[in-house]
Amino acid sequence: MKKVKGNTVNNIDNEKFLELLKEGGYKITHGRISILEIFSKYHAPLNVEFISKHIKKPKLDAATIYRTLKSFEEKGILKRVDLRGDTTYFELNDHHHHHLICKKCGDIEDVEICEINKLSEKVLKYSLKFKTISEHSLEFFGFCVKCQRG
Amino acid sequence: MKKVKGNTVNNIDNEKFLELLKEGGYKITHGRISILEIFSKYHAPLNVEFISKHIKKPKLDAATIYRTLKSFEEKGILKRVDLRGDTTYFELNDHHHHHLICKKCGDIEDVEICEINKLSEKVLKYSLKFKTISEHSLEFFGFCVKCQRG
DNA sequence: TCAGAAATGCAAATAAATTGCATTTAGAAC
DNA sequence: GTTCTAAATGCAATTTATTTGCATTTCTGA
Repeated sequence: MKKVKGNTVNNIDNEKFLELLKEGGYKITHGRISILEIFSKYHAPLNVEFISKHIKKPKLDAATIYRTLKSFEEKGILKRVDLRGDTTYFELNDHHHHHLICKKCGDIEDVEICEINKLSEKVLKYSLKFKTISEHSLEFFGFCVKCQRG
Repeated sequence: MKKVKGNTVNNIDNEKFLELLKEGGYKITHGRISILEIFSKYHAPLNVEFISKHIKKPKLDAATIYRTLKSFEEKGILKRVDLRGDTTYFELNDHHHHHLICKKCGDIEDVEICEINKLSEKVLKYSLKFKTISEHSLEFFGFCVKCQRG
């Protein structure tokens, strides 16, 4: 089990990645593994720039990262996160959660509480034009303790 | 009171616009009035392209529209909406509501139900790093009746 | 009516994301 | 292990959204 700055990426993770890729009908490539490792390591919404900077050894071309992220999203491996910013963020689609985003420094905290499912039903019940609701995005914006002071 | 495709833009609206602009310290210009009229008429999240297409008479340059939208957002006249798309959408910031978005045709229905405030408090209570929550975005994605059939 | 500040148009610059194509590579078949 | 082919990648060029600089025009208050 090798240590990587704050988090651990171990064989279990690696096996999980391989399984994900095989299920998706993907070829196992260095780039895809690297990208999954980075998402696993930082476990946060990431954009192409960040991923590009944090891939070591054989760097990946940005075009490849864009293609990979889009494809992973279609396969449900990643989830697009609607933060407010100029670039698109993705995160691992492993468990449902939301975010608290600092409007000053951009720091993000995961929010595990979600009571939207019942609300979802209610919304659908009162809707005039919709038949199904399959997803929702919910993000909270405010100030973290540090920025509230400053 | 002049009729405009489906909706009505009347003197009351116009007075409201003038007031908004004056409060904001804006000069009253054709462009700003036109933009507000369009938001009032369609009462939906709009992007620059849509606004540009729907301004008649003296067209507005896209750069001006971008500048105006950004400024209106800062003054709280408009609100940015985080849909999923390549462009940024804004809508009138007149009352708090959410959206139901069709993943196929992009149709949008307003959702007036919002029970997030109490959830917001709970989220803040359990948060480790945040001091305040000032806003939230909540969007529902699914299929409208038409697209569910097709 | 006039001056100054603000607003606008136009063109150029940025920046994110996509695409075409030639080359490389994973992985199945032998 | 070798070979073959579709898939994956890198690179360059392109597209599209948004921003910016600057010269010109237009509000608005004196």
